This record gives sequence, C-alpha cells and structure tokens, in this order.
Amino acid sequence: MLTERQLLILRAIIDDYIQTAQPVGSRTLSKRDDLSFSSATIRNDMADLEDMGLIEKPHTSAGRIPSEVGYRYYVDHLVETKIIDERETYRLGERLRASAQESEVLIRQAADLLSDLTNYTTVALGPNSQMNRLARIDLMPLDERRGVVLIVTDQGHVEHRTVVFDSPMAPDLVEQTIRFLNDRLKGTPLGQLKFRIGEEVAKLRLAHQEQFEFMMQLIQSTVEVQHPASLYLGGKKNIFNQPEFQTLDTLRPFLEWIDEQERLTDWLESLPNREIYVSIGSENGIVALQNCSVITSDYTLDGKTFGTIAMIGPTRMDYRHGVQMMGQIIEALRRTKLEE
Amino acid sequence: MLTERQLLILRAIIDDYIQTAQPVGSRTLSKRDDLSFSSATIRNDMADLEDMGLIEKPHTSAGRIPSEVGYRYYVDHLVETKIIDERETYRLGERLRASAQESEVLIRQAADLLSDLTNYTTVALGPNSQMNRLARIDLMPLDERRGVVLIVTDQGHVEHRTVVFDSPMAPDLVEQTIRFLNDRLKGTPLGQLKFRIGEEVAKLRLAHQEQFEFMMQLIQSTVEVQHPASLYLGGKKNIFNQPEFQTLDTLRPFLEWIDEQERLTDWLESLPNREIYVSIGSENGIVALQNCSVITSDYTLDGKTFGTIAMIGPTRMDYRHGVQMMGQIIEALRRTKLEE
DNA sequence: GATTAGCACTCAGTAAATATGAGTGCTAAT
DNA sequence: ATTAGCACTCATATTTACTGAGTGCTAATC
Repeated sequence: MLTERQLLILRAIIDDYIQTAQPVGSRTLSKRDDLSFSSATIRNDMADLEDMGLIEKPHTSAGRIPSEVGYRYYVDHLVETKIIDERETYRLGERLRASAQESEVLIRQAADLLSDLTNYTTVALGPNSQMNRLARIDLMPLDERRGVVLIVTDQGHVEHRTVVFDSPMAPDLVEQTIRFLNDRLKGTPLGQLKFRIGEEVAKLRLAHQEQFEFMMQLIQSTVEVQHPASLYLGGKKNIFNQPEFQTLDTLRPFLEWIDEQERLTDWLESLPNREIYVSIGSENGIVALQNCSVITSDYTLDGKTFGTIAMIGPTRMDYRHGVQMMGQIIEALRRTKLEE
Repeated sequence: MLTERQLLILRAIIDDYIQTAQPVGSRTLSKRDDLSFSSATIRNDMADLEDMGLIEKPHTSAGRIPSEVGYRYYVDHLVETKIIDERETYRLGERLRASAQESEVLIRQAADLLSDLTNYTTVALGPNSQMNRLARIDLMPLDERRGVVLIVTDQGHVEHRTVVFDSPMAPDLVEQTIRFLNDRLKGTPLGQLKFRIGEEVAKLRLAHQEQFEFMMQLIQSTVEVQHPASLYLGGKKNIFNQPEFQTLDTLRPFLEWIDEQERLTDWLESLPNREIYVSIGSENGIVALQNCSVITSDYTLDGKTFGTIAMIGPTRMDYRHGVQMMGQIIEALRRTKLEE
C-alpha cells in the first residue's frame, strides 16, 4: 500500500512527465510547492515506487518515468471519470448541432471536435447500418440490362449498387419483384436481410416458376449490397506534434496502421462495450500502438445506440483531460436530438 | 547545344541517380560499359553540363546530381511517351476488369495497380458527377417531416441528402413536386441543375400559388445535394520507402498535404487537360511538393471522359517507367467496357 | 585540338577522446 | 524519520583528428 507521500510523489511524477515528456528527477520534484520534502526523502520514496513497479528509469542517471503499471494506477485511482461540466457540455452540444443535423456529418464533427480539444487523434465509428431497418428498396433502371439497387433505411441511410442482368429487364417483372421485396422486408434490420430473404424465396419459387431466374438475380443483388460502417478520422496531424513520434521508427507503424481503414473498423467493433474505457500502452495488444494509449467509448445519438469513438495518444497522454473531454462529447451527443 | 557525349553523360548521371539516390562521380561513370572515356574527360563534360544548369553538386567534393532543368531536358528529350506494350496493356486490363464492373471500384483498382507497378503514390479523381445526367430524383419519406432526397444519374451514380421540412409532408404534394422535377430536369447535367431549376420556378409559382412554400423547400433541398467528386489514394505507404523522405522535415509536409482531400481534389481538377503531363519539382507550385514530381493524365473509361489520375514521387523519380506505366493504365482503362 | 594522367585541394561523414551535468544510491549527521 | 553530503553513473554535447570520394587544374600524350 502506498503512503500519503508516495501517492503525492507518484502523482507529481506522472503529471510532470505528461507535461514535459522528460524524465523527472528528485530535485525538480522537491522544488514543487506541493512537495516540501528534501530531494533525498523523495529519492527514497522514488526507490520504493520503483520497487513496486510504478515508475522506472530509462538509465542510471536519468530521472524517473511512469511505467505502464504506474499509469494504470494513476488512471484507476487518480482520475475522476464522471465530472460533467454542464455549461461546457452545453457549449459543445451547440457547436455540434450548429454544423448539421445529418447523423454522419455530426459524428464526423464530433471526432474533429474531440481531437481539437485534446490534440490527439480520434477515430469514430459511425452508425452501424446493420441495425438500421429497411425503409425501402428500389431498382432504378439505367439501360436495358443495368440498374441501380437502392436501399434506404429508417435512419435516412442510403446504400446502392449497380447491377448487370443476364437478360433485359421486363418492367412489370421488376415492379413485381420490387413490390415483393418491399412488402416482405420492410422493417428488417439490414444485418438480417440475407437470412430473412432465404425464408421468403421458397414461397416465391412456387408462385412464379417461369420468371424465377430473373427475380432471383435481382434479389441476390439486393442482398449483396454492402453495408460499410462509416469511419471518421479526426486530427491525424496531431501525432506529428507528439515528441515520442518525432522519429520514423515510431511514426511509421502508427501512420500505416491508422490508414488501414478496414483493420481500424474491425478493431473498433471488437472493443468491449463500455461507457469509457482506457487502454494503456501494450494493453491494447496492437503492435503499432505499443506506445499509445487509447480512450474509447460507445456513444448514443438521439437516444439510440450508435457507435464507438476512440481517442489515441502516446502512452504519456493526459488521461485526466482526455477522459473528461470524452465524457463531455458523448454526453453532448446523447443530448442531441436529430430532427430540427 | 549538347554534344553526343555530353548527352550520353547527362543521361547516365540521371539514370544512375534515379537508381541510387546518390550523387554520381566521374570515376563511377567512367567504369560504365557505355562510357569508355577517362574520368578526366567526363569531368570536363560535367563541368560544361553544370555551366548549362543541367546538373549541380550538393557540395564541392560530392558527385553531381541532376537539376530540375536537367530532369526537364531528360523528360522532354530522352523519355518516349507513346510506347504501348500491347500484351502488357491487355494483362493490366484483365486485372482491372477482374475486380469489378462498377466504375468507382474500377478507378480505385486502377490507382492501386498503378502504385503497385511503380512504387509511387497515386491519386485518382473519379467520375466528375457534374457531367453525369440526371436519371431520376426521388424523395423517400422517413417520418412526418423528414425525408431522403435521392438523385440517380445515367451512369449509375447515386447521391442523397436528408431533408427536414418546416411543415409535415402532404403525400400528393410531394408526388406532384417530384413528378415536376423529374419531368423538367431528366437529362440535365448535375452541374447545371441549379441554373435549370431557376428557369422553371417562375412557371411553378403561378400554377401552385398556395403550396409554393413547401415545393420550394423540396426543390431547394434537391439543388443543395452535394456532388462530391470521388477521390482515391493508392500506395500512400510507398513514400516511406523513398530515401528523400526519411526525415520528418520532408515527410510531414507531404503527408499533411496528401491527407487534405478537398485541396487534393481542387488541385487535380485544376490540372491542365492533357493526355500525359509531367511536372517536375517546384514546377507544380505546391510548397509541400517542392521535392516531388508528378505525372498526371486525364483518362477515359468506356469511351467517356472520366477523370484525372496522378502519380506522385520524389523529383528523383523513374520518369521513363512512370510515364510508361501511366500510359498503359489509361490505355487499359480506355479499352474497358463497363457492361458485362 | 582532343584526351588523359597526375596531383593538390575540398569537405561530408565517421570515429575516438573529452568534457558536462543531471540524477542516483548510500552513509552519516540531524 | 528526514536531510545533507559525496562518490559514482551515464546520456549528451563538443572537440579533434582522420578518411576517402570527388573535384579542378596543369602538363603530358595521342
């Protein structure tokens, strides 16, 4: 267990290191107003903290830097998660709503805003359209054999795909199939389209034996429309200002990793479903993010569960500020009503 | 005017430097099979080439490197633009068509392919939808006051926007307005929508005095649908392998510039309309691309003018190979038919 | 007159040698 | 329990010397 003074010292080391990115020495600490002990005393406590694995030294004659364990202790014991500054949240909400009422734009703004507030890089996973319900399917003919399948969801989300048919389209057959699809599938979550259609197809086969081929092709195409989750990156440039990313060896893996949209999406989707979650250094298990910490949170917009937002900075990140800003943003989003 | 030998030497210097990224000395050159002169002779010619501004030395005791003027001469006199390897073009075409028949996917593949072939970064500006003609407008209601405006073009391109109305939608009024818009605007290039609508509105005002407000709002929304040109980046990572971008000072401006989608689009659109155009070093006038050369070309797909593709590498880029690959790719695209 | 051999000179890059100073751990005094 | 004092460590900066690739010029050669 840590003594009062050791706690004070640990906190001072981390706060200092977060600000300066330089190892912190005992003399520097003893000069602080809130630590009125001699440097020798502090040195003794520092040795103890090091024995406990909370801090470490880069080399013999440097000061101490927090270890991952130290950061973990700091985050778990010394950072308050749930302080919402009402006025600030309101202001953030206003800034968000000023930009748009379209959800995808709103999320992008939120990512940008969060990265502006913290100077870290943010990633936001937009509405997962798998959960959206089908509002309408339509086929828009382009020429004899090509058309665009349109899928609109109850959230105003639109997806589409160009289809080329083996044979020319017969207008009434198209209309018939479209009506069939709309009748049977309206309200189905997109993620379940494929499954639901399977159930209906058997019935269809009996009713329209001869035109079955064509219908099947259209149905098939509908199912194959991709439902990509929308991904937004905010403040990618911020990484350039972090002292720990001033060398190519550290910068390159990060940039290569963050540019891989698909992997990024998978990662965000794989995160535990929580309100605010901090992952420190190697905890995240991603090689390219070894020296990064991540603050993630699911968010809701207009009351509905929506997606995930993440904030990525160096392990030496300002956890207190980061967690606070993240809290404010997701609270501001929660309070945002979409219409008007 | 350059002597035969000077030309040989200039060419050798540039070829060598392109490969090694190291200043080329006279002794190195004299050891080449195609230059059977003594190093002293070569030194004399090098001095002349330097006087003419075609090459320069980084410092007294280094070899020579090509100047921008030198590269320009090289590109204008020593690179053949129009050699199409039929078999290779065919192979590239096959690789492209294998991936998709949807134009946007195809362009993305082309950008990726080109960057794979050259190890440079590529940017492709997709179909400029401004030129696409309107095939259909529709409004899909979401609830009482919200709906999605859908715009489909003759090329199968889809754009959309969520609209919030001041007052609830009356179904027949919506239908009436949609029909009006479709009747009057079908076939209009998207770029001219705004202008064309202006002409029609006056007539509409007379005919439907009382519901004019609502109709106007819908029309307004239609016009405001954005027509973003689609932009694809290929091989961004390649830059990391270029020796001239191994330092943050050079890397950072490049990466920051290339990540700015909007600016990138503007830039591509502002390029002169040509088949294949090479811009060397500071010629491009972009500070972040001072040390880069760019090979750009407009391309056509399925016979129709389509967009622009650009290849960005260090000034010390392999112009011959780059120009050739660019030629092959746009030729492969030109020969690609979209249907089937 | 064109080419080449020879030589003094230049200068980036590297390596070894030295100095600096921030910080530590330990011991003895308070 | 705290603190002053001191020897010790080690990354970093500075100096110095060395190396070698490459040049420009001059004089000899073809």
